[in-house]
Amino acid sequence: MSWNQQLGKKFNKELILKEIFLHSDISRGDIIKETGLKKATVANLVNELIDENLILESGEEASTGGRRSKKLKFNEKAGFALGVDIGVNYIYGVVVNLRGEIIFEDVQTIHSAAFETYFERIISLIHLLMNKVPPCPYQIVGLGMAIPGIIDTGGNVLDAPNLQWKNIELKRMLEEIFQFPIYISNEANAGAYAEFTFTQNKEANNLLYLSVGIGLGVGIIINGKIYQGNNGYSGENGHTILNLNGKTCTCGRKGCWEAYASEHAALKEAENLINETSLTLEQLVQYADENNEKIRKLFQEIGFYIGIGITNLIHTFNPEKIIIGNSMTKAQRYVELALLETIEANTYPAHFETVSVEFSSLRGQAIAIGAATFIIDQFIELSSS
Amino acid sequence: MSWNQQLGKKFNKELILKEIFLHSDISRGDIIKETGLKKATVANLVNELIDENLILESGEEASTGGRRSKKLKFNEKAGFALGVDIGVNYIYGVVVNLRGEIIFEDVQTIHSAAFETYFERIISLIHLLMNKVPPCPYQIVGLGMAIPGIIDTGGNVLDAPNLQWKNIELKRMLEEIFQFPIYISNEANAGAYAEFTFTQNKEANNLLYLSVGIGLGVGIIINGKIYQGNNGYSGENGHTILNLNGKTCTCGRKGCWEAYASEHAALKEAENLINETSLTLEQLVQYADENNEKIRKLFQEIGFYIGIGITNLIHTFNPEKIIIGNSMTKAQRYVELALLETIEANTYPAHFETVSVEFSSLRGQAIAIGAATFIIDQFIELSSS
DNA sequence: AAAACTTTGTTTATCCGATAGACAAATAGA
DNA sequence: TCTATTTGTCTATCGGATAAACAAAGTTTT
Repeated sequence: MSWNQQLGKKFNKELILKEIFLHSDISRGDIIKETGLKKATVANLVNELIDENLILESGEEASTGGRRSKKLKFNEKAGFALGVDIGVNYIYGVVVNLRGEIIFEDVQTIHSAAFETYFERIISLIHLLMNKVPPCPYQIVGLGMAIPGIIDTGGNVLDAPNLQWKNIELKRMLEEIFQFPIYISNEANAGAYAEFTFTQNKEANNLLYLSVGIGLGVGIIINGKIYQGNNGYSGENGHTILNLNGKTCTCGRKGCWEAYASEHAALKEAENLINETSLTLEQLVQYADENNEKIRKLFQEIGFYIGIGITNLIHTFNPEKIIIGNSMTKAQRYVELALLETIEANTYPAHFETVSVEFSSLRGQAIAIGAATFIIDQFIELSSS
Repeated sequence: MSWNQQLGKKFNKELILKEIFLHSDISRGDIIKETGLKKATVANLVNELIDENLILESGEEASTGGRRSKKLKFNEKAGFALGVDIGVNYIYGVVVNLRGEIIFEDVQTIHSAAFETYFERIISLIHLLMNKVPPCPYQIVGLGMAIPGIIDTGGNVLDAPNLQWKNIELKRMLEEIFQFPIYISNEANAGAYAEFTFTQNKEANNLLYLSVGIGLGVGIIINGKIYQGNNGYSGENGHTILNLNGKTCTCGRKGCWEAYASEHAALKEAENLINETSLTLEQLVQYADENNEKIRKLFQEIGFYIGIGITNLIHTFNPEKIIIGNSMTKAQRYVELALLETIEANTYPAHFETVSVEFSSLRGQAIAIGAATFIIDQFIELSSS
C-alpha cells in the first residue's frame, strides 16, 4: 500500500536483476546507463546479488582505453522450477532453470479418467521431476501447473470442461503433499507469460497469446503483467459470439468463436467432410500434406475464423503482438495465409501496421514453461528482498 | 524507471491526498490506519499539503475520551479545470473544480461544418469558460477535450469518422493558443475515467465504460488506470464482429456491433419501421412513451444487441463493473430489461454474479467531466511533488 | 476541583537508503 | 615510465521514514 525505503531498495535490486537477466554479459557501467541509478547504488546492489548467488561475474570485457569492465551474468543454475501442463489426453512435465530453459522433460499419455486417477499420475510425475533437479543453492523454487479451464485467484479449478473437473481445490491438495510454493494457472495465461518472458526480450508490453487447442482461450499481458480480471476468469474469448445464430458450441450457445476455430471444430467438421471417425489433428495435417483438397480448404476456413476473432481482439486491445500457440500450430502452414489475409482485410491500416501476429516458436512446451515462470517470478521477487 | 527517495515521498504524499479526496472529514489518525504510514510521516506530509493549499483543516471531530481530532478536507477550490466534449452536432464545455464538480456549463449546437468553423467555435467556447473561473491559488490547471474518434498518444486526431476529421494535430494547435496543459482523449476513455473517479469511491479497479451514442466505443480501466493499447486505438469495440455476414456497418464491413447497437442503428431502423425521416433519439423515446409498440420493440432489440456485445466483453475482461453511458441512456427504461436478461442468459453464473452492469448516473456530463479529470490527475501528480 | 487517564498531534534523535565526490585499480597510448 | 582514461570502491553527506519522547487537549475518577 504505502511506500518505504525497504520497498524502494527491493524495487531497484529487482530492476538490476532484470537488466542482467535480459542482457547477458552486461557491465556495471551499462546498468548505470540503462537504469539511471548512480555508481555507488549499482555497485552495492550488484555485490549483494552476487552474495545471494543470483548473478555471477564472468570474465572481463576488452578494454576501451582504460580498466576493463567485468561481465555480469544471471545465474540461471541457482535454482530450478517444475512446470506441469495438464492436457486432455496427456500430462507434460518439465524441470527448468531460472531462465526457463528445459533441463528435463517427460510426457505421459492418459486416457479419459476420473480425477483421482489423474491426480495420482500427476503426483508421481512430480516426484520424477523432483529427482532430476541438480544440486544448487536454492533447490526447487516451486511448482507451476497449467489447466485448460477456469481457475480462481486462490488456485481452485472452478471448471475445466474438457477434463470434466469441477470445483477442485487443487492448490491446497498439492500443498498438503509438497513443501515448495505452488501456483495454478490457466493454460492460456501460462502460454502468454512464457511468450512474454522468454521471447523477444520483453519488448512488447501489451501482448495476447491465443491458445487454439481443443478449445480456445486468450492469455492477456497488459503493461508487462498478466491480466486475470476480477476473479481470474478473463480471456474466455472462445465463448465470445461472432456469428449470432450460428453453429452450436459445446457450451450450448450459438455462434461462439470456439465453435469455428479450435481443434474440436476442425475434427468435427472433418468427420463430416471425409466420412471418418476418431480423427486426430495430426492425421488432418497429414491428409493436407498428401494434397487432400477438402482438408486443405477446411484449414483455410479455420484460418479465416481465427482471423476474424483476432480482428475483434485487435479492435478491443490494440496490442503490440499476438502469438498463436497450442495444438493448432501443427497446421500453421495451412491456416497462416488465410488468417493473415483476413486480418489485413478487416482492420484499419493504422491498426494492422502496428501489430505483429505470429505463431509460437516455443510450440508445445510454452504452457509448461509459462506455468513454471510464474513461480520463478515469485521466487525472484521474494529472494531479492 | 528507477526509484529514489523523492519518488517515494511523492508516492506517499499522493496516497494521503487520494485518501483525503475519497474520504472527507478524515482525521490524521484515520489516515495512519488506512495507509499503514507512521504518525510522524503522516503529520509531515499532511502539513505540507496544507501549506500547498491542496487540503484544509475543517473543524474538529467529537471527542472519544481524549483530545479531539481535526477533520481534513480536500480543497476542491484550489484550482479549476476546463472540460470540452465535442459531439457530432454540439460542443459542450464545463468548468469543474478539482473534485470534478461542475461550476459552469455551456452547450452550443453546431451543424455539420468544416473543421475550421468547428475550431473557431471551440476556441471561443474555451475563452468563455476561462472567464468563469473564480480567483484561486492555482488558477486554471488545464483543459481536457474528448473527441468521438481515434486519438494517438501525442494528442493527434487520426480519424473521427462522424465528424469527418482526419489527421489533425489538435493538441499542438491548442497549445499554440493557450498556456495551460492540454490533454486530448477519446470520448469513451473520458467517460470511463469520469465514472471511475467520481462514482462509487474507486472501489472497482477493473471497469468498462460503454459509450453508446451515434457510434459505439469502450473505455477500459485496468488496475485503476486507463488502458489505451499500443497506440491509443483500443476500445474500438463498435467494430468487433458479432454477426458474420450481417448488417453492413458505416465502416463497410458486415456484422459490426455498432451496426446493431447505436443511436445510428436505432434511427436507421426506425425510419424503415414508421416511415419517417430525420428522426432523433429523443423523438423515438417520446414515441415509446406514447406506447408505440413498434418503437418499444425496436428498443428491446437494441437492448438485446447491446447485451450480446456486453457478454463478449465479460468473457474477455471479467470486469467488476460495466457502465453504459452517452445518448442511449435516454432510452434506459426501454432497453435495460432486455439487456440484462440477455446478459444473464449468455454468461456463466460465476461471471454474471460478480459483475454489475449499470447505466451512467453522470448522464451527458460524464464525457466532459472525464476529459477534465485527466488534467486534474496530471495536476495533482505534478503539484504534490 | 485535583488527579489520573486517553487520545491526538509535534518534536527529536536515529536509522537506512541513495548519492556526490574522492580514491584506488587497471589498462592503452605516448 | 608517464599520462590519460575507464572501471569500480570507499567515505561523508543528504533526505526520507520512523520510534519514542513530549506536549496539548480533552474525559473520567476520586
